[in-house]
Amino acid sequence: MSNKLSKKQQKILEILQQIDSEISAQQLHIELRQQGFKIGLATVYRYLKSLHLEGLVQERIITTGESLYKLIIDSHASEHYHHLNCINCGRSVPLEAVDCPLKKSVHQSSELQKFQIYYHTLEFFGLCDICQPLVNKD
Amino acid sequence: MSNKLSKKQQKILEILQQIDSEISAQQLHIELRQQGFKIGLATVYRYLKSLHLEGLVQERIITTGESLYKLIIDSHASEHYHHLNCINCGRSVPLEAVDCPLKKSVHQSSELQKFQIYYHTLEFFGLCDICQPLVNKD
DNA sequence: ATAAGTGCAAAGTCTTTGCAGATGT
DNA sequence: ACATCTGCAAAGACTTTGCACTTAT
Repeated sequence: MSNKLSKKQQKILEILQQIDSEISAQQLHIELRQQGFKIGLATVYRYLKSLHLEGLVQERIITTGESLYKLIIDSHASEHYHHLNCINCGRSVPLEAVDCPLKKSVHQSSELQKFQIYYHTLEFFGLCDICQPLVNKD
Repeated sequence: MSNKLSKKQQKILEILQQIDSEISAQQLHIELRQQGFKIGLATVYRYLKSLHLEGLVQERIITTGESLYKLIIDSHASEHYHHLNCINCGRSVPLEAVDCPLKKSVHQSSELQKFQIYYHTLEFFGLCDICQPLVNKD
């Protein structure tokens, strides 16, 4: 990949910035099309993957098996969300009121492991209020 | 699902206990076969899914798109692992020396959201020491 | 010219599902 | 008998890849 971005790559980045939240590759593709941009799905996947490898985009795989992508603004200190995920219906609600509970010790430890950390995810799994009566009934 | 377990369900649980670590449905299926158990892959998937819905098994989807399942021994206090995941090669190493950094506030908040929490995952993504020179080279 | 980017369709993976047969109470 | 469980193969969903074509330097 070169330093200069192609027009399609620029447009992908642009939309990622615009929405500033998680989006699936397929949804991003639809978005691009709707804005009159002719682009192939494979291209979207390919560029998202390379952005991910560069540490510019984070990926979160949800219960359905879909990957959601999001621009990483500031790799360490910036605001980011964790989620409550319903394992029954897949509903995923961000934990807006909660500070990230990560301690410094964790990142220190990661350095020991010689990993170059781009981002992290913290996800909670269980049943949402709607699914609880449906699943717990027996 | 009834209260009584079928022999195949018992066997699946047995192996999950034996290994006491994450395993994919496919690997579990192989394991069952190797122990001379004739069982279909679909059955493995089906039972893992129902265990998951009951909150007895946790699921973690890894970079390859595969799901790993693990018996939940004690939903709140028990030891559990978080991981460093290489987004290039998929290598996933447990953070053994790190305490779970979750604060009480997180679980309190989750109650507000009326979620019934079964388990959580905390995952770090980046490049492992082997992949760093490969990816960062340009 | 040369290297990188792209589209399309085919292939690949993992997982789910329909349905008929087997199992168990 | 009746409800549940199971196997198999087909279907589904998302993602990746091969290859030829286009674009940009």
